[in-house]
Amino acid sequence: MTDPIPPPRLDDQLCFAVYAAAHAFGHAYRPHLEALGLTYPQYLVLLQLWERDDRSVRELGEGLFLDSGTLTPLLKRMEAAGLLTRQRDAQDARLVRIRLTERGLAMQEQVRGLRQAMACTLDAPQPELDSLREQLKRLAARLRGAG
Amino acid sequence: MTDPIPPPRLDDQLCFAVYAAAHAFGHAYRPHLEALGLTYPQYLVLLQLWERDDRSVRELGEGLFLDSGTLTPLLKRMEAAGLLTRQRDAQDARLVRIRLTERGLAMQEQVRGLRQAMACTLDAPQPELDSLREQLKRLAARLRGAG
DNA sequence: TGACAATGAATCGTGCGCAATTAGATTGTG
DNA sequence: CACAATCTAATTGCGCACGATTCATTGTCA
Repeated sequence: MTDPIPPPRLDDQLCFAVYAAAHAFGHAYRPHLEALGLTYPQYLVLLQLWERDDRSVRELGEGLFLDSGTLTPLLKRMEAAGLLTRQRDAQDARLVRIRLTERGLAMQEQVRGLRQAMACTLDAPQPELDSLREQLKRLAARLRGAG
Repeated sequence: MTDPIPPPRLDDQLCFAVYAAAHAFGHAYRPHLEALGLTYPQYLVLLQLWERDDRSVRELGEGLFLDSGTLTPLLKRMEAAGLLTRQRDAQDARLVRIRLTERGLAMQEQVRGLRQAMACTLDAPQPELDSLREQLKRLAARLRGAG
């Protein structure tokens, strides 16, 4: 009767382009992070803590869109690696406060090479990268808003 | 001596914007896919097979950037769900050919609601979405090229 | 033809991601 | 003060990801 309904093409899907780009980033970061003994989500945790230290598990999770089911074991591994400490809050014993150690702070210097390598790999004018980042933020906000 | 080196801000990182957008997509897709008994990577496998059926595990993996370590158990679950068949190639017994079942083909109709819901959620002019998709493709290509 | 390299899938171990549940602490209310 | 509602982490179970290894099969070349 009506149209034969062409199959949705994988390469036409915006969601797949985002998926593939995330994958490509992970692949590009991996060797650098591996040399530092970090995984990508662990790197994101450090980025947050460098910006503001001494956060609860929940605060960290809000920024990264992760819950305690993911963060608790991840943070325990980072604690075992000597990057941070996990300590119950004295005032409110429901909270576990995450704080950087010296080693965790020092890691900020270690990732400068990584950041430089990525900037080199991207090799695009900054305004272009800024524009793309803002487009992605708006896209994510729209997706979340309707969720 | 020199500059105090401001900490890299999470929100300024393009990689995090991509990560967050991928997360937002997954979150938006989840309820629709769950109603169909699918996960997101399983949906990607279907998208590939609808476009061209009868592929080897390796061919599928090339399109989705996944290896047999990920695909083998995933495809076994999809086989158990009656969506596809896994069969050794008669000519070359190293290959396992993946073929859609009737149910797997029919699923193409089932996801029309999902696709419509997403188009509605995105709620942006098509040229804008096309542009963003092409930018992401170029970004991913650049990241892969230097890997 | 008989080594031997190359290929493709499966397997294993580790680390996310997430929903659902549990346990414990805190807060609000009568 | 009692007690229910709320809040926070931790735990559990399942499904990806991915590197590394193993195994069977195929291709190649002396």
